[in-house]
Amino acid sequence: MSIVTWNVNSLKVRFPHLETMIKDCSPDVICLQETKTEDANFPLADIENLDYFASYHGQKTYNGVAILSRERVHEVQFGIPNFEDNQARVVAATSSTGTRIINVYVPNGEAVDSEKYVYKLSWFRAFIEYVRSTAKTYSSIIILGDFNIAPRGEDVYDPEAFHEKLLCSDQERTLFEELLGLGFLDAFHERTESSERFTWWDYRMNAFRRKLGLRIDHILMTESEFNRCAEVKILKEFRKMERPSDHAPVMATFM
Amino acid sequence: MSIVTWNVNSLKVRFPHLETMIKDCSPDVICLQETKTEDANFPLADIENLDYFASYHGQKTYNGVAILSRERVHEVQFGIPNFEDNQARVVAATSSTGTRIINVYVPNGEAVDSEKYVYKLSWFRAFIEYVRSTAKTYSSIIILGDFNIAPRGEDVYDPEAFHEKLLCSDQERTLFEELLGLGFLDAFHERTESSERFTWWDYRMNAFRRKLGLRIDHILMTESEFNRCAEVKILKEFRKMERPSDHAPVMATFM
DNA sequence: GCTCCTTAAG
DNA sequence: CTTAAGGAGC
Repeated sequence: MSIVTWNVNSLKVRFPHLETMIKDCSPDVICLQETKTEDANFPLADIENLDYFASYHGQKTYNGVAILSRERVHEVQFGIPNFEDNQARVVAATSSTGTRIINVYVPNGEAVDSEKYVYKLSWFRAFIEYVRSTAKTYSSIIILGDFNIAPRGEDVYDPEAFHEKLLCSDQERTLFEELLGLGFLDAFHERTESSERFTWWDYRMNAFRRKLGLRIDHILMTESEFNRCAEVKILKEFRKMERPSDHAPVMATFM
Repeated sequence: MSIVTWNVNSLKVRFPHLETMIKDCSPDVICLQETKTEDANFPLADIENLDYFASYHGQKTYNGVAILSRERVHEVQFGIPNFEDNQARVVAATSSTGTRIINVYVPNGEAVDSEKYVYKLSWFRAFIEYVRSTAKTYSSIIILGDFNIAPRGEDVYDPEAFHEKLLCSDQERTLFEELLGLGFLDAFHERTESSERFTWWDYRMNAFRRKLGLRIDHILMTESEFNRCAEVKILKEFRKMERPSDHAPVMATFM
């Protein structure tokens, strides 16, 4: 059993990359962010041709999330319940084995102290409450996606330069810790020794070539899942391709 | 000796098509319209690599004309002298054999009775006066380009439907006749029997596949040149290519 | 940088 | 339908 999270930055543009990833890895579940596709234009037939079911929730230009799965999922839920939000950032579903999967695209926040940063914090607080209530119903949960938070200094190519900067501020990191405190493990961090930790490299300034990345895409899981989790890998080769997403996929494999 | 006119609808996008045309036809002179390239971005080195000199006059987004030539040309002139116009629509030059070449991109006119139609008519009147004065100095002249006028019913796929419509209105056709009256022959019309007369097919509604075209790109010449003109061909195959211009090149060959 | 949308022009 | 610009967002 394996599960992937990938911010594709346009599903339409990245469809060939997704096909390659599926041929190479054949994950059981794929959580996509930034599909940037209205539901009416979602490439459902193409996804089905690749032998996946799809639960998707999108809008044009911005955001958009989807869960692709080999097996049919159930209890599909879009957005954060009881939280007004016109942005398509969350889709949750229960796998055939009963694991609750929450696919999330946390707001970027633009810059510390911007209006969007305030929105990011309040959005993430609402998300934490949603997870807290989910944890009352499900014992086995995987939360994965683009969190737009680099949890620790080692998750940033230049921790000094990023001190209190967006993606790294104390407020963001404290909220991330609060989420983990609900009973989740940051699986890559706990399972992987590698110093190659980054999942995102800015398109600008040759950041990828220069190895200037951050780790902002995460797979969090309850202890039950973590005990079965054999490996978490960052599929960096997909950031090397022609016309890549700025994010690499992250894959967790279970026993 | 051969000369080509081609509205490329972006020189940048159509550069590979231009290369193919040059390999296939190797014209001595190529007159381009709608290069849509500022002079600073004109691909001069690439043109020189193809063994052409270039006289160009462009702007971003719209218009832009260029004369490419195997031999150096002289007396290069941009625009209509003494006519204020911020649109790059005319370049003229004298060939090594003394023929005056006028490359023109006539305003489209949007729709009969629009403001742009009024501009088109006054622009074309100024152009006629310019040609009249040129004819006093040069005995051998070729005017070629996108005239945005279909001179006769047979130049339109549905003459009835286009009655008094843009590109076919009496006012436009009368001005075209007035230009010919200065001593020019519409070489394709005079030299070619073929019923395949069209040079432009709208990108929309599969116009090319459905053979819904117009003849709006012309090569006009003084009698001296016409007597040497062996053939005028519409290079329709370039409209069949991948990512084509909406116009086909038109080529005149001289003895 | 890269993606998207909108607008403008044809 | 195709092109290009301009602006937002990341």
